[in-house]
Amino acid sequence: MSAGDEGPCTKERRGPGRPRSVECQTAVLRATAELLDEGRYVEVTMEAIAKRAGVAKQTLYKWWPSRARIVMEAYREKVGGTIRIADTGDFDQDLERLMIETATGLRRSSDGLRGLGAVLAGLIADAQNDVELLEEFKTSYFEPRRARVVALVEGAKARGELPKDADVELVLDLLYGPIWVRLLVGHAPLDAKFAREVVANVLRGLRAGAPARRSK
Amino acid sequence: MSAGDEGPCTKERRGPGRPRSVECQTAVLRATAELLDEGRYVEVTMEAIAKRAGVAKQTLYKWWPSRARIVMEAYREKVGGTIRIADTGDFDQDLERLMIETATGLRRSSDGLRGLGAVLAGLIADAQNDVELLEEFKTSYFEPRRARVVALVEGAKARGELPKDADVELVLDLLYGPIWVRLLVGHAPLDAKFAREVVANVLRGLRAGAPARRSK
Amino acid sequence: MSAGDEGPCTKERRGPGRPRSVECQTAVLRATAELLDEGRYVEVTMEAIAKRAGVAKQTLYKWWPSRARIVMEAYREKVGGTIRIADTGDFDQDLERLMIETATGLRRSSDGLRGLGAVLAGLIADAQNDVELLEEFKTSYFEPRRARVVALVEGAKARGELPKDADVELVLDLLYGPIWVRLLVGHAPLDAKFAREVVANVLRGLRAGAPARRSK
Amino acid sequence: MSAGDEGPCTKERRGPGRPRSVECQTAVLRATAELLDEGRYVEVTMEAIAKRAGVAKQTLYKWWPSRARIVMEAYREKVGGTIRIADTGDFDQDLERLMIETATGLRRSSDGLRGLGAVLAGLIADAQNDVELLEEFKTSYFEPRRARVVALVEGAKARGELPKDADVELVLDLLYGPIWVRLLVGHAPLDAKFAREVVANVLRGLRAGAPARRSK
DNA sequence: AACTAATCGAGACGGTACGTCTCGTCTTTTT
DNA sequence: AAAAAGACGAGACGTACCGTCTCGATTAGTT
Repeated sequence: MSAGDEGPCTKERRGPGRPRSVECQTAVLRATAELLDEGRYVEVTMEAIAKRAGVAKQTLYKWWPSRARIVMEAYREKVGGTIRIADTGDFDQDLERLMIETATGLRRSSDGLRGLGAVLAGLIADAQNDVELLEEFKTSYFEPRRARVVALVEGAKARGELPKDADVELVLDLLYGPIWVRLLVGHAPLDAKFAREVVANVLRGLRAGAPARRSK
Repeated sequence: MSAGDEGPCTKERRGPGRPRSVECQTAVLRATAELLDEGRYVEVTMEAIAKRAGVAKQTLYKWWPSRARIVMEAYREKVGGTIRIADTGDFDQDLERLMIETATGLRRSSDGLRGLGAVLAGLIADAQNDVELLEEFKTSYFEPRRARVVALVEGAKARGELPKDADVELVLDLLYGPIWVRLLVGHAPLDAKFAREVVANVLRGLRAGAPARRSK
Repeated sequence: MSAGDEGPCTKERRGPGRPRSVECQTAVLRATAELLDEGRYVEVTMEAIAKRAGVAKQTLYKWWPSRARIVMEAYREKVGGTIRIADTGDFDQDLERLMIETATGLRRSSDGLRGLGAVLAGLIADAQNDVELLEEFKTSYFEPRRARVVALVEGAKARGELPKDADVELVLDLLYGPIWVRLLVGHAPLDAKFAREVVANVLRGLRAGAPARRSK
Repeated sequence: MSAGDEGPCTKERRGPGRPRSVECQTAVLRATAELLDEGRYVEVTMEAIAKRAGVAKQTLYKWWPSRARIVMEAYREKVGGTIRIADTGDFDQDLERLMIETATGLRRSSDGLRGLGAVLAGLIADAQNDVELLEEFKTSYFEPRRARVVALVEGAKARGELPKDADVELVLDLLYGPIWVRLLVGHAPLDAKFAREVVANVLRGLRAGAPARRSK
């Protein structure tokens, strides 16, 4: 992780120059989080973060490559451990719980602007116009989240709860895709019922025999 | 329209004043389309469109509320009829074909920047920071596309190819969601195979009996 | 006066076509006068005049070459006869009265924005960036006003109240110059006392013997 | 200030942050001067200055409140020391020389567009539509110039070359007014002869006894 | 009466400058 | 060396008027 100098004896015979301030980093992340809470994602500019954190813009650019990267870090700090994943052995239940928490956690507020959902939507939006950011997003947010589900799925496969040949990548997209669409468009509620139905449908689809074609 | 034919009335009773120039409109849309082809979505600025089209910026703002709105219109012109929907009576085949065309049509190019997919991604991105635009997007792009699938689904229901109680809204999200995720993140190919698998899984899920829970 | 056809017999052989509307003209001038009264000179735009008068911009450009020309005409209508010039035979008194009326008539209001003075200042300002307008200004406003003083001066010369060899052009500048400076800069009051002192000084200067040089 | 000398203090204690770039400032002023030389005052836009100087528009607005303010500064740099004022003890001669230089220095070129006169005229014009600018004009240009004449006049008073009770403000307007009128209207030449006559007339007026009234 | 020709309201249009915004970089002083 | 401070070039934003240009609807004269 970027800032944390662990130090040997904490003393560590430093060269000349002011050492990197940890307060600086936390101030930035706190300021970013505040701005995300208070206003819209688009208002969280580098300029605004710097001002709020009492930090020079240069310092931002020194430690973070982009606004979105700061947001991602601030976001992770805020919600990192929120969704506890439990592998109870009952895959269906575990998965359902996870997806319900994911969906409801991303639910947009009435004005469609605040909250984790808005932040994620903003990040996805930013990433569309910035290839490097998209990479960052994949690495830092997207894949870690999916990795947890992958573990669940592999466990389920091992226990025979899912067919051995299930394409995990496909499963993940089948599960997350519908949630993303509702997050990004907001045409229908992103609630527990929806999450349950998605999970149920996907699981039924995975378990139903290959001869899915009804007629003929 | 039959031969009503008294002339001015067929033109829907225009008020006084110079009428909107059609060349201007087409020039704008053509310029926008060109810019979208040549560069990245972010580079398609109002300024660039105006310059390319040989049009005053005011004219843009007069007829379109935002850059994204122009892009949407230019985009529609370009791909409006591309995906022909056929209701052959074989729902599975029709749906599969539609989703394959949708997916492959949105496929990102190697550099991840060009093409219809990039445009759609850019629009979705823009819409995240602009409530009105999101509304426009829903009305002008999102819902019309879905309406075609709704028709297919309702036909299938009528013919008994799908359960009568299937939630159409859910079905649509199950189908489009996975495609959107791959479009926006690009973590896995957006190809025909993927589309086929998504469709197959969703249909199996819809047709499998409610008692989907395998164990317990 | 421009439009007013007085004539049954003057007829003047007009061709076919709709004649120029008098209401239109008066509406424009009235609107302009209103705008001048209500706001600052700079706010009296072609657009604003057209809107207020309920007239098409084209019509403005058809009959007047520039905004300033309209203002001049509207201004003249408003104050044309305000300053009555009287040639009583007592040049000093006549001149003093004229200059007092001129000065006080141009006095700026407290906020320095309204009134005849502001209009004149605005016209002079406009004329600095428009050669043709400057010509118009000279012809339509500047010289007519001066012509009246010229008449007074010539009368005074004839009556021996002024030296025969006085340079009229110079006299006029000596008289009007100080007033213009105070009008345009507003560094000191443009009141009757000032006008009186200017007139007195100029007249003394004209009448004092050529050997003005006090010392060697 | 004596030799306090601890260094940074002599530089008037600047705070942190990048200091204002001197090259930037000089580039702006040089560019402005060039534009004034090459074209008409109206063509000297903020945009043009920025482009010519290779400077961002924002930088212009940061340091100068208006186009006219830049012009004034560029103008001062160009003509600051041009008119050397000499207090030789002979007031009449000093004044005459000063006013001749002033007048001829402002003389319009044949096309009525270039030169110091045009710049001054443009500034006066601008100031008519901008109260703050007028104030700036007074402070930065108008009053400093007049102050020099005030000094002359006061000297003359002390030496008995002018009546002790002469109203300096009035004298200044009597002297400068005629020049301004010719500058702004251009109805008659702004030459040495004119300046001489103005000075002669004003001085005669000031020295002639109060009973200027010839008749009665 | 039909045709012709001008006026006029309405408003679209290309153009240009405005003043503001945020970006990412650069240059100081301070710690 | 690392900060804070903030100047700077770049360039898009959305707005305001300009002066020109269609339109359709009058409103006369001329045929």
